[in-house]
Amino acid sequence: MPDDRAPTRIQKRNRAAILEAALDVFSAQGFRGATVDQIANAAGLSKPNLLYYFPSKEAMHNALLSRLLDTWLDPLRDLDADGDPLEELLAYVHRKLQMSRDFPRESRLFANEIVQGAPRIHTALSTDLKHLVDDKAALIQHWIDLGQIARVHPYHLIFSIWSLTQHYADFDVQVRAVLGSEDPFEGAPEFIDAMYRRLLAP
Amino acid sequence: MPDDRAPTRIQKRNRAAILEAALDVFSAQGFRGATVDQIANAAGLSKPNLLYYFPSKEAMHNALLSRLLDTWLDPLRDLDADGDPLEELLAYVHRKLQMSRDFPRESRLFANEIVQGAPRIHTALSTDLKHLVDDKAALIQHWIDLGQIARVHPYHLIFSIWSLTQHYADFDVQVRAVLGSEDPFEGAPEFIDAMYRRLLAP
DNA sequence: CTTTGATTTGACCATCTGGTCAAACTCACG
DNA sequence: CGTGAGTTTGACCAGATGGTCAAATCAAAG
Repeated sequence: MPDDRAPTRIQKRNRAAILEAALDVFSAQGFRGATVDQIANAAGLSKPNLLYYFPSKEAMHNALLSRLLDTWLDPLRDLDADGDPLEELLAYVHRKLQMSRDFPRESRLFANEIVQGAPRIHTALSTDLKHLVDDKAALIQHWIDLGQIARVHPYHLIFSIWSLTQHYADFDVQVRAVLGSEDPFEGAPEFIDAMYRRLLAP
Repeated sequence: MPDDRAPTRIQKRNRAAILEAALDVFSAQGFRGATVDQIANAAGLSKPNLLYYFPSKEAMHNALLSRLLDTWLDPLRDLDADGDPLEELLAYVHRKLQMSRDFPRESRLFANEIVQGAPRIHTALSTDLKHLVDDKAALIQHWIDLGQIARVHPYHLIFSIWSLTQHYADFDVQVRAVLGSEDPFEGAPEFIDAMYRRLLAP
C-alpha cells in the first residue's frame, strides 16, 4: 500500500483513474450494487491492484464522498450577503442546475447515499451541512426582514432549490422517458428561473 | 409454490407480511443491498418459506413495483379537466405531498429504482407513465391557452411537483439532519402552496 | 547494468447470498 | 381419527464477492 510520502507519477494517475471509475460504478449501482471487479474493469486495472491503492471498497467510496461534499456545497457557500438578494438566490439556483447538468454522476452518488439513510455521511450532514445551511438561512431571513424578498420559509426555500435542480440528474431516466427525444435541459432553466422570480419578488 | 387458485387464509396473511417486510428492506437498502434473509427476518418467516410464496427475490421486488406504480400515479390521474385549473393543480400538489408523508417507503423504493437507471421499470416509464403525462401536459397547455393559468412549460411543471414533494420522503435523513428536531412537514405545505400560487397565477 | 523499492497479478480463501430439496409438520375436512 | 393437500424448515449447493499474499515485473537512481 502506498504510504503517505509524496505520491509518484504512477500513483497519481492510478488513483485518479480508480476514483473516476468508482464514481461511474457507484453512482450507477449504489455502494452495495457496485463490485470491486466492475470498478477494476472500468479503471483498466486488476482487482488486487485497486486494493493496493485503496485498502477497501469502502475506502474508495469514502474518498469520493468526502471529496464531493465540499465542492457540492460551494454554490451555497457563495451566496453573498452583500449582493442583491434576488440575483444572489437566482445565481445559486442556476449554478446548482448547471452542476446537475455537468456532474450528474456526483449528484446520483449523493442521492444513492441519502436515499438509503446516509449511513456513511450522517455525521457530516448534521454538522458541516447543517451549520452552512443554518448560516445561509439566517441570511435569507435577514433579507426577508429587510423586505428585499418575499416572506418564505428559508429552509424550505433551500430544500426546494436542491430538489428542483438535482431532480434532473437523479431522476434523469424518468425525465428522459417522459420527454422522449427532447433535451431535458431545454426549458428547465427558464422554468425554474420563472418559478423563483415569482416566488421571491417582494 | 402456491398456484393460482383462490388463496387460502394463510397465503393471504403470509404474502402480505412478506410484501410489507420487503417494502421495508428494499426501500431502505435498494434491490441489491437487500438480502432475502433480511426480508425473511422482518417478516418473521424462514428464507425457504419466502421462496415458497415468491419464486425469487426479484419477484418480490416486481410485485411491489407494479402494485405501486399504479397507486403512485393516481393523484395525477385525478387531475380533472372540468375543475378550476389552479385549484386542481394545487390539489394535486397537496395530495402528492401527503403521499410523501404517508408512504415514504414507497417513495424511496421508486427513488432507489430510478436513481439506478430504472432497470426493472424502464418500459413502464416510457409507455404508461409517458402516456399519462403527455395527456395531462396537454390539459395543462389547454388551460394555459385559455389564459386560466400562467404560461409555464407543462412538463417541467409536473417534474417540479414530483421533485418538490418526493424530496421530503426520499431525502428525509438530509432534511431532518438540517432541521434538527423540527418536523419537516411543519411549514412544507404552506411553502409549496405559496410557490405554486405565485407561479401559476395568470 | 544492477539494485532496490514500487507496482502488478494469478491463485487463493472465507464469507455471503440466492436458491433448492427432501423431509417434517399442520390443517381442514370427510 | 385419518388423509391428503398445503406449509415450513434444516441442510445444503453453486456462484459471487471482498480481500490476501507471495511471487513476478517494472522503474529509476546509482
